[in-house]
Amino acid sequence: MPELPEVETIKRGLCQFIVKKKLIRTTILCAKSFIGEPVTGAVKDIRRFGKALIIDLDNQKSLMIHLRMTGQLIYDGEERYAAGHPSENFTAELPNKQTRVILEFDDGVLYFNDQRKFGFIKVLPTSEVEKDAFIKKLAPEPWTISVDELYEKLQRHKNSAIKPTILDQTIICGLGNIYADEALFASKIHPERKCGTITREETELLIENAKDVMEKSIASGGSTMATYVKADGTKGDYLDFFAQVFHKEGQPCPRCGTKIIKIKVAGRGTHICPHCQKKEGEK
DNA sequence: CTAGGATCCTGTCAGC
DNA sequence: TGCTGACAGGATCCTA
Repeated sequence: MPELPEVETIKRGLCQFIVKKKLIRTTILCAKSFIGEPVTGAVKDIRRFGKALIIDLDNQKSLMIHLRMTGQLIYDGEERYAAGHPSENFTAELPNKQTRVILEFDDGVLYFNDQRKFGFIKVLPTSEVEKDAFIKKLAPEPWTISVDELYEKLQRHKNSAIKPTILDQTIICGLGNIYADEALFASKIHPERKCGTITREETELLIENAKDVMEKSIASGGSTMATYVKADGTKGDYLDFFAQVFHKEGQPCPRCGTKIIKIKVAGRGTHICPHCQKKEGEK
């Protein structure tokens, strides 16, 4: 369930394979997954806005791709390049039951797989990309947001818990469930803390740690998710390479040794060290 | 305006 | 074995 680092990884990979290649045919296996009329044309550029990927063609049209929870892009050319929601589809025969859209290039095939059908590919004029409702309201990413901007937004949402607030892409862009947990752990902030109690210093720390965890993931993704998947398909949890708390419940906190626990915050599974991350009122 | 919950959809897993 | 409910790396829509 791709967050910013996964989409960045996909972008970097696809840049190597499909830039300058011509999209010649689109096959839609699930109507819900493709919005607009199929187009053809050579790939001019690939861009990323938060978790959205944009493929610009040379004819003023663009494909906007959002993987949401379970989307994957798998390029099958001379070799296979896969990224997105990790699953056996990376090595499976394609197309398969979860394949929603097939984009054929003159040099290979790009499969859009999506178990839950939340993701989509949308055709729009290149000039309209930045006017798209979703793109337009995205907040700056951790690398560009100012402490002032985030701090003010947190104060505006002073009665909301911090975790769901930083998952809101209009507050700060790029974090998803994994990196929210990781950034909060690194910052020693309990996910249920009210935004109004977050200090300016903590806001700054949170931004720094958000950058840090995502940079580490991009580096790790580059060597795991982004690798060419071989026919024999080795499987592994790439979170092991960088995650401190996510999916680590029951394991010792790397900082203090207390067991990591899993709780639910605003409906999402949330992983914390109960010793390092205290709520207001706790010692 | 904010805050919280339901919802889209398919698949898997734990517990009876 | 078969059923049932909970849950899932996202975002939107609806209600109060």
